[in-house]
Amino acid sequence: MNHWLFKSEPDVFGIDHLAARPNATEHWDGVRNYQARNFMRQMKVGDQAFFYHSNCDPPGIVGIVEVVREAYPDHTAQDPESKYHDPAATPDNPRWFMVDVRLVRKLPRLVSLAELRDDPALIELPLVRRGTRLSVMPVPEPAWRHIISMAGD
DNA sequence: GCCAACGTTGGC
DNA sequence: GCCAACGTTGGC
Repeated sequence: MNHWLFKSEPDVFGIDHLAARPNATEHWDGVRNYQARNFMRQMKVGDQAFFYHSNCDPPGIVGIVEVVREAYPDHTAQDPESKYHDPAATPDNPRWFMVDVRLVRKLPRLVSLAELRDDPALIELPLVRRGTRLSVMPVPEPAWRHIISMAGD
């Protein structure tokens, strides 16, 4: 089982929005980056991921979600009304994909980006590498366990 | 609000 | 296929 991290802006869709969804489940639409898309296509039901709040103060990891449906076409790409519309996406070639995630739990506390950056045990975490703007990324196994313990979970 | 870093687009 | 221009991300 692999571990991952999803970024989201709490003003747009934060962990409390997910918690409020039926069954605390929602599809992860709007990913429009090929590398991030490819990571989503590798996800399996049961994989767990961190929920990360970006573009806020302080940015950081706030919870754990679980993949409950594997990659399928992101319908918003084919919707001209959607802000995620991509004219190149068609039923035959959907181009963009999404997964469904369910909230497992919020962490006892936010683990801030600053803490993650300061921890030498996490140099392998893509999130803290210079210039990484991926909204979906893998989390190495040791980093996963380390961050959970940092959170006191 | 600034701006560094990065991805994408499109002319050639 | 190169690369300049542009748009976006997201920390600070």
